[in-house]
Amino acid sequence: SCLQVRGSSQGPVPSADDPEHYRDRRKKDIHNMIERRRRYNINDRIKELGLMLPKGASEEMKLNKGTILKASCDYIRQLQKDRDSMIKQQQQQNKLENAAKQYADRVR
Amino acid sequence: SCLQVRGSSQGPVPSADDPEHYRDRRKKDIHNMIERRRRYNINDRIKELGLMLPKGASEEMKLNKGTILKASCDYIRQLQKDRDSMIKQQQQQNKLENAAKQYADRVR
DNA sequence: TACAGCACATGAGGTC
DNA sequence: GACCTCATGTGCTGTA
Repeated sequence: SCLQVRGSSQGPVPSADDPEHYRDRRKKDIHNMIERRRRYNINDRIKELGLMLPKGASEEMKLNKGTILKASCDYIRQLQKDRDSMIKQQQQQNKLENAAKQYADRVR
Repeated sequence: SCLQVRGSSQGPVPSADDPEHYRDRRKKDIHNMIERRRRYNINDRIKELGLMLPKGASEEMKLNKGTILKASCDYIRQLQKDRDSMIKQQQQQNKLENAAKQYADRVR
């Protein structure tokens, strides 16, 4: 911490002409770069989610990370529900169709 | 910065018996708390997304924030595509149904 | 050992 | 001014 008191010749002295200091700086810089890349990726994904949300739901709303993610969860749930209901409806449709077919055959 | 050299009686001295120091600390602590809450919210949403992904796609995959968000984007796209194709299919079904109805009426 | 993930604290910027 | 969101740097932890 910055508040630590240390002597002039002990510990990791942040002196410019300390080769170890340079080595650590390079390491940190690399790590910072990697971390920055990771963050950019995550943020881009969240923005992408925000763009593929239904316009009606995402409009008139503060579009920050939290709301985008919440809206995404809700949207996925909605899409899943719609899909399930449509599948159900289609199955019933198929049933009716088969029944009609059998009936037609019998009439014939 | 920590590297700045300052005298013993000038600038914001981080002394324990400085009332201004206490006030700032309190402010920072509150801010930290708020920020923590914000992070928790975002992270919980991402976890929630990870849980509602299709089992097949999310299994056998490193589940970190980046991959969860990417998989979520893909999943939404997939669900939208499925929904659109099912709607199309259903419309065609309705067309056929109407045609059959009209045909039946004419026969009758 | 180098790399990648995460949580955290902190300051900047924006909104009421 | 109080509050909120965000990006950044940093240390810790795990993994190839």
